[in-house]
Amino acid sequence: MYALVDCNNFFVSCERVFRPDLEGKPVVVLSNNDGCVVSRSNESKAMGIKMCTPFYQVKHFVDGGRLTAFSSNYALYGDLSGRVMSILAEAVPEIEIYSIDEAFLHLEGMDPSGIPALCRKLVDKVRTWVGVPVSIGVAPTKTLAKIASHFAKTYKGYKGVCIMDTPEKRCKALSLTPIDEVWGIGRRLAPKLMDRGIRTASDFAQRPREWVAANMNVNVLRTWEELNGVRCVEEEMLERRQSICTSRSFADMIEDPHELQLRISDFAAMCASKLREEGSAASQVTTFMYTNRFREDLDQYYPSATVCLEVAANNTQEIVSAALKGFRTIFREGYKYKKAGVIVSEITSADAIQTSMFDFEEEKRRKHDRISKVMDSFNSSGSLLRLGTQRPGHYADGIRSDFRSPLYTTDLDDIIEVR
DNA sequence: TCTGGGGTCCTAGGACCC
DNA sequence: TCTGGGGTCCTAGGACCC
Repeated sequence: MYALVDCNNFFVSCERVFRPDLEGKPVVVLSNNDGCVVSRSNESKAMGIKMCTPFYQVKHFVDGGRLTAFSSNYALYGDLSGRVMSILAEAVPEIEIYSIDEAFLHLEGMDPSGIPALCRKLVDKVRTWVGVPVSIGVAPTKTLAKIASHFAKTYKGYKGVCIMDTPEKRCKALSLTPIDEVWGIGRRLAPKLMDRGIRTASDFAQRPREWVAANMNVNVLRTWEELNGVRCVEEEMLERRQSICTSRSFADMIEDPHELQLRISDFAAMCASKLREEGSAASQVTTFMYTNRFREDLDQYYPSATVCLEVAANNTQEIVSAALKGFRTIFREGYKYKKAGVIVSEITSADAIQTSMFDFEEEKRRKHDRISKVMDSFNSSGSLLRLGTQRPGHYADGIRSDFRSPLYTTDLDDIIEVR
């Protein structure tokens, strides 16, 4: 059996840990740049606010005092997530952290009669120790555990824990689950299935396997297997991420190539620093830019360029220089850019870098590596060392975040201020 | 006026080869 | 008027997730 532990309305719940006065009130958390609603309390869901609603459409509620909005505060959410996960990890032999607010616990080998009590204990412990409410769904496959956790969250009677351990319980749950709520069935596939008369997870699970194999792709077939109790979604814990992306929308549109270069340098430097943090190096650097797709009155342009490095690298100079090289090949005058980003890929371990016979730059490369090491040591202790091509000022300048809460748990100044 | 960011995997189609 | 077959590799785009 698997247990899926899911934090309820996670970002909102994190904000409420330090703002208990907002318990029971409508709260939302916004995406970067205060763009969209990405987390909602039950009360704001009840007001009809949908996931990914552009903030300007609900801003009047905030202005009228009926809704509290927060800019996203990832330092806070990441820290609380770590605390939740460490409590879970202590309780079971194996845990698979699936996202910032979800984890699968592997329960094989445990006495089935002890599982309900264990889950209830975990719900209480996380709530008491961290302050975040969680729901737990237990089932034979991950897709079914997802459905069980949804029931645990939705129906008060479950008190946060739903165990789907018999075929009868499974059938009942599937017939109550709309097809578009199934894990793996998204907004494109759901209408396709509904056209074929499939309205619930149960309708889908009862179709013959041959029908699914002939009409759908392999991922949908896997979902079908999982709904029928056959484990297919295996552990996908990749040792190393295959790509790392840093991108942002801008508060205003940018036309000036020099200003864009500064942003792209920042994104590339951030990617390089993430690579070093996890001991990786990359040999491909992709730069991309977007114009504002919502402005139909403006010309649109979504270019990207990938630069391959002879030898995988993770120092700031080389990654930034490759990103800017890509930028120069795609930049065109006359467009207003709203977003840009850098992706590094073809990632390997930094201490197993494949060198090239034709690498005449080895000496320079070593020097750059040493410089990056020095930059890291400064930047971790608060100072900010950066390349001349990066922007002066704070990294988040030019990104809107009008409703940011303090860094309650990770920034000493904020902690002192709160106390 | 204002519309997120960071990932993974699959597939169709084009380029190229013999 | 007629214009092969089969294979691999790469890439862009589309689907999904949180």
